[in-house]
Amino acid sequence: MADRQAEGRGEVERASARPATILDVAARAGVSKSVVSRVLTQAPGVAAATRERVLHAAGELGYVPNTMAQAMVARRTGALGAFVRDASTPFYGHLLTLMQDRAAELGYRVVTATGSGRFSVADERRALDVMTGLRVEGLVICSGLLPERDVEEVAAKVPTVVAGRPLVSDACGSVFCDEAGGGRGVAEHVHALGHRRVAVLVHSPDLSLTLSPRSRAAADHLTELGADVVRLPVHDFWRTTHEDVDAVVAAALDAGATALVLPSDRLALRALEALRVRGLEAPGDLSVTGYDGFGELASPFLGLTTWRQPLPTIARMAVDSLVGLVQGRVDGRGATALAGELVVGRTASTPA
Amino acid sequence: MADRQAEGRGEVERASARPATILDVAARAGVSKSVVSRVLTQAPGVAAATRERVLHAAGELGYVPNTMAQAMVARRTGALGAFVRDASTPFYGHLLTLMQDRAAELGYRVVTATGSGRFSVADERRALDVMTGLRVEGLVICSGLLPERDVEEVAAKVPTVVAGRPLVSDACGSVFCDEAGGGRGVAEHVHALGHRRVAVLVHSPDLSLTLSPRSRAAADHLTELGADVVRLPVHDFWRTTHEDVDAVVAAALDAGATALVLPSDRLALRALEALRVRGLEAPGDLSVTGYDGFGELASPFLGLTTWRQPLPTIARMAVDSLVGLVQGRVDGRGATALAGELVVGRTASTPA
DNA sequence: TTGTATGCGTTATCAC
DNA sequence: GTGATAACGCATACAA
Repeated sequence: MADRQAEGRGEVERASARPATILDVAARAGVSKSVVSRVLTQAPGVAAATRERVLHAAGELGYVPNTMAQAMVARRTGALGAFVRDASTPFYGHLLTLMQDRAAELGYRVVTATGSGRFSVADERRALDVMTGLRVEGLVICSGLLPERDVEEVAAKVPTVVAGRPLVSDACGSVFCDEAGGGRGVAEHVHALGHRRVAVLVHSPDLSLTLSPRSRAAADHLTELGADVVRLPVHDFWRTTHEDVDAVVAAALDAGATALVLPSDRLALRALEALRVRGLEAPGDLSVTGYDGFGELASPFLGLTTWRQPLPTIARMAVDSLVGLVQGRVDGRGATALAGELVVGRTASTPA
Repeated sequence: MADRQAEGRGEVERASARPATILDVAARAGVSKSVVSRVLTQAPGVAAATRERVLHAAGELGYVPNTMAQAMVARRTGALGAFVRDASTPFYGHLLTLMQDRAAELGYRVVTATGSGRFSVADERRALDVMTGLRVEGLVICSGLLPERDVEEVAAKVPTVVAGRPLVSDACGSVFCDEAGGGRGVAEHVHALGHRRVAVLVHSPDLSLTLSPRSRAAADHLTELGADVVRLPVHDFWRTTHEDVDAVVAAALDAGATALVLPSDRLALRALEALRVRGLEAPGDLSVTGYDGFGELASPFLGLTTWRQPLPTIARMAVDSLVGLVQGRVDGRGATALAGELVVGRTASTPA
């Protein structure tokens, strides 16, 4: 039904009709394409009457310039690339939105790519090729998985800033949180509350470049402060299940810990759930701390004691320093470590 | 510092160096650009030895084809556009990721645009122009704000599917949840629990095309079932603050309601918080229900009684029917209403 | 098997 | 003021 018979002017045309080009507009306005181009680029030297005709014709045709053709001749795309590991992860989702806003303020579009949610490094490399194929002028990489070697390789091709992951390299800039500082901050708070036997969920470095240092720092600092530390390892970061967390909680309780330190709010929420299922609660039976401090889990209803990462600042600094790099105004390839802040909630208190 | 003096082969070259073109590869391999093109497009008719040389040269130069140039000659971009109102909203964030995955499976890239987080319809129109300028082959619109007129206008230019918002038009396809059905489902559950005096937060239609019908349906159906319904209006959807929700909770309690029905999990969480601040709790003092049922707020720890939207199905169907439209295989312009399901949690129970 | 020529839609540099 | 014309980087029909 609805065959291609709509050629009338006023009707709704088929979406399949090829988009109007500058030539169509020119023909309709009875001028050459040069004039159309001048009108649309606000260039001077066009008679007012002609301009009106061109504008009118463009409007009627619903003409929108082909961005790619523009980019080809302009030799610039006005686009920044954002490569995020998984946009559905709240951390990356928020980061993405914030970066997009800032980039728009600076006159850049943002095109994003993801490793398609899978775990393969090869996938991530291909995603990077997509970005360079699009000729983005700069690239923000938000992935804790991609090997440093690959980052430097792509950084050789296009100005690159790594966000949310500790990386010190003179090939690119980086903006990230002081993970060790955050871990110590949490440790200090827990110790100050009076806990002397503390369980800490510790990630191994090969699982996560962020969770690992923060959890290690927390454990180390608690030890320095003189507390007994029970280090609970985790096997697979991306698939840490409720059962895994449940086992961690059980281990913490078995070990007689009065507090459990977790490297993310998401894990903390699961720990709270595990406690609840056991008929226990935080902080009465076990003090619980998280890490992140943004989004839904930062709700005062949950009252999670956590460490807040300065997400807006990360996003802004990443984009700003990338744009600086792109425009060659600044060297912008240093590493910037940002401090977070303690959020005192109700899930951690003095030990019973 | 670090002036442009790095011309050495093995060194890390300046990122500012212009990306290699097919001509560079051709020159380095000692062939014409046609041969390079054939090798890279897997076209037959190239001597094995030549192919090797070309591949080697391309590898050395780190050559990545310019996607835009390819698109220009191919007259297709292989890209779908996703226009989302606010990617930091969990609903849209999840939707985006799911759509991206499905599109990748079907061989399409997804380029996203947002209304820059602001409220202006003009901004949204400009964002749509960005998409059409990029010559996306199809467009998924996820915005409850954009007027139907604008949707149909863009749908005349490019195949369009509206996702997550009720819209019946023969200009485009649409996939959305049966909002009224969901509202009735919640109402039925609350009534079945025994509540006979229920407060319902009701949005006016001009604030949200989704929250409004679901909240109205809930209120209407409760009335039909014979319950006393206290309709609490809300003034500004996007800025509904904790204070607003607090006032709603207060009003519900004042009116002697035993249950409070809210049109989103986010609002429900705020209601729970408002209760907690008052030293009250759900469901003891007031039963509370939400709506959405995905992401962090679906955690069993919160135990929210809610209505789950089939987000993955929405995403999949939206992309599938859009691709069908793009490829002209199906008409794909019908409206598809998806059913959700009740999630029985612990925040709603029989009245005290 | 390989090289040459043309065109995709646009901007910019020329002449007129 | 306006109109040809040359790029931009690539794929492809066609000639060698």
